[in-house]
Formats: sequence, structure tokens, C-alpha cells
Amino acid sequence: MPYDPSAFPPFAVTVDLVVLTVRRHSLCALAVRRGEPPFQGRWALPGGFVRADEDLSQAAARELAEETGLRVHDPAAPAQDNGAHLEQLATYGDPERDPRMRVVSVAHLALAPDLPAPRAGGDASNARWAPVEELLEEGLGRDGEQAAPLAFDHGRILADGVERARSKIEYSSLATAFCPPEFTVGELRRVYEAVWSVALDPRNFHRKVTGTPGFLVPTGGTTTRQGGRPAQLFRAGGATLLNPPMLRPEV
Amino acid sequence: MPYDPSAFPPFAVTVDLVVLTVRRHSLCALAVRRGEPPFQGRWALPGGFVRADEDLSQAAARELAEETGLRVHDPAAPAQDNGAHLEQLATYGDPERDPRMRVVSVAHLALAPDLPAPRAGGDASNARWAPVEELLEEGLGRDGEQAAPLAFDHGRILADGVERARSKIEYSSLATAFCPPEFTVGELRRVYEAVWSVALDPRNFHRKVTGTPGFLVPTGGTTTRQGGRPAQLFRAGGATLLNPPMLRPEV
DNA sequence: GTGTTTATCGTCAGGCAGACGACTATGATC
DNA sequence: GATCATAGTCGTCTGCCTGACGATAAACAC
Repeated sequence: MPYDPSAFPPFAVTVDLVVLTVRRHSLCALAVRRGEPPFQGRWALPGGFVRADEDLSQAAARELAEETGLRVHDPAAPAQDNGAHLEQLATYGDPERDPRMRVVSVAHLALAPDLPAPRAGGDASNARWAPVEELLEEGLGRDGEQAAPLAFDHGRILADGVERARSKIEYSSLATAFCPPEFTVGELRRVYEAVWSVALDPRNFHRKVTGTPGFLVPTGGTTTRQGGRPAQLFRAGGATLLNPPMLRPEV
Repeated sequence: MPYDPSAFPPFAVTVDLVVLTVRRHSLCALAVRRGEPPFQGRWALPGGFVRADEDLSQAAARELAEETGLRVHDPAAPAQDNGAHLEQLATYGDPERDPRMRVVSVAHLALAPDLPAPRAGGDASNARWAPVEELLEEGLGRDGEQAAPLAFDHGRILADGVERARSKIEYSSLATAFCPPEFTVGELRRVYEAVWSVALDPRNFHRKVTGTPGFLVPTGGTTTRQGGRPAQLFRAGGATLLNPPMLRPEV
């Protein structure tokens, strides 16, 4: 296959972001309202064009910072935390996915702790955290505004991102990316419960996470911010893979 | 972010293929020799441009057929088998990855049973199955020709594909994609052993795979093609997820 | 104090995996 | 044809992990 410069069609390349967080016991995604056609007024995932001189991950990190102010957690400097986890999710390139032109979108998945408020270029009314079920629901929305379906193929992208997050917290320590730098076992458990939409036994969960070497390191402090007996505070340990994995209950 | 048509740079989009198979107890990948600069004469992964009217998966399937003659296994018609498994792997878009222009490559992973011989546009000397360690080795090649390093960032892509395959056969029935339509438990075990580069206990392996519902369905036939006592023949069952997973031994 | 909430420790039974013995059925070799 | 080598298949045993769940501890609200 010769590299004839006239032999390949030009594409636009974008990054779209599935930004997930846990708010009030429910898994939420960041959605922005489209201000222009197509799909004007509808909700979509944040994203934008990849610039001529930046890598895909750089573009994703830039878009994430523009939409949320989050910096990406630097694996080299885990001390200063509160950054988000960012990874590539998948690429979507159906010829019909954008009615205007041929656009290939490299979707990324970002996980962040609960944030004060979204900001989309300073315009708060055009960005929101919405429960993922609400953004993904097939049928009609409830009263007020209808969130679903998302613009373009963003519903599919969001579903893929949610599924990635749900499965990845099984065998990795990724759930800590939803937590503040210091957190309790109970807070971590509520993350799993929100992401999986299940109830977990607090005693077995405690045994599992504290018994997995390298998963959690105690900071020595305690907190009562959840009420009840004071709980130990932990930071995420160095381990990234959980072996054996956390088992997701049936259904 | 307005969609100003002059605001985005044009990209070339390609698909690159990590095609894996198991030959003579070792995990091999398909490599093609580059006939022109850059990296002329070096080995690379097969791939090509995405056409203006085709989806990414279509482009990958087309390239796979062109390079190997393999058709992609149709999930809707599992009866006629001998197709390959094909899935998207990841997308690589470093601005410097191709010295000629800005190319974003959507890599795909294909798994195939052992094949008669490669064909790259009919020219056999420009395509070969090479053990992945050979293609990935850091140092110098042995006598004869040096395979590594691959052209562009294909070494990284291949490493990612191999890692995906290694981890995915843990929790899915994907290892059967390396087998012919009918296979024995021992043949399936040798696939795991080749992909993981480990030795597995034949008795425990047999208990595991035959005890997992939906993984294997006996065809009733037997074979002695491996020597020794005749072994039952199986086909891949409908189950795609293995629960609990096959455990990969420590190193 | 009493009740409520959350955290944490313990106990027990069942399931599964690793280690490994035993037996079976074929082809190869003497 | 007896013997050997090779693979396949069935069992047993032990230890670890999980799910279910009782019990205790330490805070706050009244």
C-alpha cells in the first residue's frame, strides 16, 4: 500500500470525555449542553478537536482541565494527589456519526472525586453532573428536562465508559480515584456500591480491602465525618492490581 | 468550542493489526516487511488507511482479509467457524509517530488459529509469523536477520496487543479463538501455556475447563492427533465470560 | 442513659484451586 | 506381543477465600 498523499481521505480527530464521579451515592457523568446544531440544545459529552501538535492523551487532559479544572494525576508524583485518573477508552469512527463531516473520536475515561461544581467555560448552566442511568435511559425523561438520549453516539460511548469503570474496579485499585486523598473504608465501600448499584457487606468488605497488601495504607488519622464510630483514614497504596479481585455480586 | 471548519487540522487515519496465533507452542504475530521509506526493509504490523466510507472495524476486517485471507468470525452465525476474532485495541496518535505526516492509527487485535502460511498481497517473503519475543526483544537480534525493533511505534502496539490477549484469556473464552473449530482439552491447554509461557497442570486444567458451564461442548468425536490416549473433541460453547476466571500462575 | 449509626473483629461453612496419586487408552519400540 | 512412552481423565486432600452473620466499640442525638 503506497503512501500516495492523495490516496487517503482527511479526517477530523476529536477527543470525547466520559468523566465519572460519585455524588450522593450515585454514579454521575459530566454532560454539556450543545449550543449549536447539530443536536442543538441536547446534552453531550465534553470534548473537542485534537490540535496539530498534541498527543491524544494531551488533548484529553487539556479538555478535562478546560471543562472541570481537574489536573490529571501524575503517576510520577503521587504525593500531590487530587488529580483525576485518565485513560483511553475506545475510538469511534462510524462514517455517519457526525452528519457534517468524517470525524473520528478517541474517547477517554476520567474518574474524579466529588467536585464542587462543574464549569464549562465558566457557564455553569451548560454543564452538569447527571446520574448515568438518567443519561442512558431508553425511554422518555421524567418531568422537567429530558436528558437522554445524548447527542451523536455519545450514549454508546458513555455506556462503554461506565462498563469499563464497573469492571475495572473489580481487579484494580481504581475505585480510590473516586475518593479524596484520604478516605475511610466505608467511603470506599460506598463508591463500590454506587458504581455497581449493589449493597456490600461492610464486614466482609473491610476484611477484603484491609487484607489486600498494598491496597490501603493507614495515615494514622481518624474521622467521624460519616457519623458513628470514628473510622481510620487511609491513602491509596502503591498496588494497582487487586489479586484476588473484588467480586461483584450477581445482579 | 465552535465547529469552525478551518479550526481543526486534517489527520490521516489508519488501522494497524496485531494478528496473533499459536504455532509450535509459541505465540506468534504477523509481521510484514516494509518496501519503502521510512523504515524501509524493517518489519512492521500490517495495516492501511481507513477509507472514506467505511467504519473502523470494517477497515480492520478488510485489512485482515487482505493480509491473511481470514474472514472475521460472525457472532451471529457461530456455526460456520474458522473465522478470526477481531476487536479494537487502542489508538495511537503521537504527533511524531510517522515522520511524514500526522497519522492516527486505530490498532486492532486479531486472534486466529494456526494458519497454513501468510500471504501479503501474494508475496510470501514479505510476510511472516514471528514469535512475539523475537519481535519485541530489546537487544540485538540473533544470527541472520534482525526482526526487532519494529517500524514506527509498532513495538509498543504489539506489546499492548499481547498484553491484552494474555489478560483476556483469563476471564473469557477467547483462547478458543486460537483453536480450530474442534479441539481437545489438551490443545486448549497448550494455547494457554504458549500465550502465558507457563506450564499448567493437565489435571487441574481439565477439571477447570470441563467444569465451567457453557465453556466447552463435546462434539462426541475423539482424536489421537496429539498421540497418546484418544481425547474428546469439543467446540467452544456459548459462554464468553469465565466466572470464576482461569488463574494465571505467578510468573 | 438510651437509641442510632458506623466501624471493626470473629466465627463458621462452602467452594475453588494447587499438589499430586491412580488409572486408561493409544502408538512406538524391542 | 510385551514393554514403554505419551496423553487424557478421574479422585483425593488441604488450604485459602468468600458469603453469611453474631458481637463489640465508639461516636452523636435526644
